[in-house]
Amino acid sequence: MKDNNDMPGHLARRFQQIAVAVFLAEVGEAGFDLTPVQYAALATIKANPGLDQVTLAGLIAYDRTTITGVVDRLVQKGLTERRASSRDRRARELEITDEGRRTLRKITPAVESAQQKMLRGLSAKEGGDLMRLLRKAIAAGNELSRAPLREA
Amino acid sequence: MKDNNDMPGHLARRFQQIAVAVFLAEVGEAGFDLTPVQYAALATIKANPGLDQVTLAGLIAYDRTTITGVVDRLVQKGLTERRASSRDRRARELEITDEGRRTLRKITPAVESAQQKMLRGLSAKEGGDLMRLLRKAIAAGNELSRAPLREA
DNA sequence: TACTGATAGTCAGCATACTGAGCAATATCG
DNA sequence: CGATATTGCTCAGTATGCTGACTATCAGTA
Repeated sequence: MKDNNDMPGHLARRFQQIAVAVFLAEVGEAGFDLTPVQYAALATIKANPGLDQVTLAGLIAYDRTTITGVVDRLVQKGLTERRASSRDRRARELEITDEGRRTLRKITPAVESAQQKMLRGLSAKEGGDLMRLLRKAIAAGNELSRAPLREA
Repeated sequence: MKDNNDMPGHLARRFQQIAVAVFLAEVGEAGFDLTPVQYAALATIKANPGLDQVTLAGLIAYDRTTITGVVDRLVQKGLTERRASSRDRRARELEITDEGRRTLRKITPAVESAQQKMLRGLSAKEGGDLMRLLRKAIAAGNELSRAPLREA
């Protein structure tokens, strides 16, 4: 009988669970109310001004149906603007607002501290190894999920 | 500017996303409709007959509020029985049904094949290293989430 | 025994994630 | 040009997961 601890899928869920909890705790203590998904989306919008939702989804490997709600909430919080594209009337162009920029800047230390905390218990070398192995497994499995990573 | 690929939290989400997709695909091809969470719960109920929901939650590190719905669905599918405990009238004792046992037995090859597939792209040694590092990080962060692992 | 605290379970509400369907607009090709 | 396919987005439905609150019950103690 295989133990749960021998199942990469189970370990993946546990690690993700802890990662999200750490992120929310650090960011919450810093006085912000932003989820990991919202943070990644906001940072990507800032780095790629005017991008459309499908491109955003591809850059961070979200499902396109998930993006709708995430962007809804970023707009609701005043961190992002969503407007119709002039080139393609199906598409929505996304821009970060000044408020969004301010939030990103102030939240960054908490985010980085969270990334550290997730790896506590591992040496620097082990942390690097873990990330390298995850990247490799993810690259090999990229096309297996409905929301693969897509380059710009 | 830190890239997403340098964030363990982001890598955790991506790996988990792929792991779930692979699981559902393999299990679906085998003709079953069972999620990773439902599978883990069912296997744990089988291994610990008569356990209550809080114990089940602890053994697989779920939140107790999530367990309610998961067990609901296992009962709905006829794979599990939930009955009031005689010792403690607050608690529910969980038992696997014959149908549940049959399902577990028939689904096992698909589950194991899924675990393999998640690690494709990694050598056997790398896969072992990844699992070891994940276990270590998880052990160190166990108490950081609302649903830590609890021994029986 | 009565009070106090802890525990088992559920529920409402919110935020990911996915499937599948559908609409509107654009691209492509005969 | 017109039929067809594709693309961007949204929506309905379902399943995790979480927070916080609530009920019922149990356990320990004054």
